[in-house]
Amino acid sequence: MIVSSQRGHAGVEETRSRILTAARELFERKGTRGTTTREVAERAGVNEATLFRHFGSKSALLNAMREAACGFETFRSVVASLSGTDNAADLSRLARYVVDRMISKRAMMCVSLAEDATGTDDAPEFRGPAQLVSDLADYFTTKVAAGTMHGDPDLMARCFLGILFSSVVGRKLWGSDVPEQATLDGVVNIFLNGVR
Amino acid sequence: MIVSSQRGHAGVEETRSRILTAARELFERKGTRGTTTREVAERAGVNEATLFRHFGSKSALLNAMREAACGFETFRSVVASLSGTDNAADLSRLARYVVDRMISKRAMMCVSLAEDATGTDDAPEFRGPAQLVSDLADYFTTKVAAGTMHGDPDLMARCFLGILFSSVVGRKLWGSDVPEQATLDGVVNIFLNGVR
DNA sequence: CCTTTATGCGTGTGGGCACTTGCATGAATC
DNA sequence: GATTCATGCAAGTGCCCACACGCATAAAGG
Repeated sequence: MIVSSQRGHAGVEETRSRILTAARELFERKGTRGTTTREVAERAGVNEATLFRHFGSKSALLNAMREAACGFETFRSVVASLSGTDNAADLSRLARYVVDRMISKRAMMCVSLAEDATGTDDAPEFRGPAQLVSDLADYFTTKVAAGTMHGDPDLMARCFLGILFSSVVGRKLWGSDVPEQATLDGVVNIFLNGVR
Repeated sequence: MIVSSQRGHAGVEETRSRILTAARELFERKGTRGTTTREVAERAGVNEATLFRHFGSKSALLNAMREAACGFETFRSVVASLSGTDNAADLSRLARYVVDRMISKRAMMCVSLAEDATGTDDAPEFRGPAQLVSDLADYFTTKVAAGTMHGDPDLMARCFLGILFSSVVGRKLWGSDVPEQATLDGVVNIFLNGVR
């Protein structure tokens, strides 16, 4: 039974993940500096000492959490699954996917943004979005090559994602809600006309 | 001499504004929770006690600072100064104006975003951007009525600003630089085709 | 049964930070 | 010259927080 190689209590890994989840939920709501290790432990249903036994320090916990909660890994597979013939439908699907993923990472992105601006100690880069841009630009490149779209793929990718990004991240700022499919389709429509 | 009604030292108002400036610079870089009143006072070249005598509390200082540093008030006048005949040139000017203003408020917007996400105590709304959307939507409404553009003005405004917003705010996130005029013109081009 | 291991629990501790207080000073006003 | 007022300065208070330590406990394996 090398399987988990754990002795003592059953869920070592589960405890760890409960802490990570609690940390994410709290950091999202209150920011990194606004969240105490005590709170995280309490929310995870775990003793504060256990938290430190697992992660050593608050900032190590932060890094572990970010690592566990980031990434748009499946984006490429979504692109691969597109019809390729109906651009409007394809972009609509992409938009939906991106928006949904962004919503689930909204708070974390905001906090990341702010901490990027603050230039503080230990904020590792958050590569997800940049990867998104580059993958989407690749997609547009094929479309431009095929002649169904026109323009600079990179600029197109940034425009497309930018609209979605701002509609998700700037919710409170703009006073807009989480975008419904009809809104997304409107965006896709404007964008498609723009690059056709 | 009721003019300033101040006794004692000369620059009461100047001290106040020095504190506000220092506060803004530091809060932008390190966030509200990451900045200490001691630092603010030091940077302002003022004793910490003086800071509290002026503002009473850190959060009151925060509010005063936000009040002093926000607003896109002149946007309407920029809109009013447009030619009205050359949509591309007009949108290009608007884009430049908005981007420049956003860059100068970038850090504060990021911090605001994060603290909005955090749902903390005393973050008063940051009305600037919402006002922008509504003003721009008004502009588009006239264009739609004139028949030179088509679509939902509100959605159009959000798309247009969203692209600019994300290109400014998501600089590090997307890996893009501050947009040059050529880039802005590319955006305007896509957008204009999209709504024409 | 004995050891190992993960956890709970309580009790610090050292440091930082918001905020206070009392006093001295020096400029402007009268 | 006396008063007023904004500020400097120094010391302090109370709180909170990251993090440590020691001990009890209970589950799992040999």
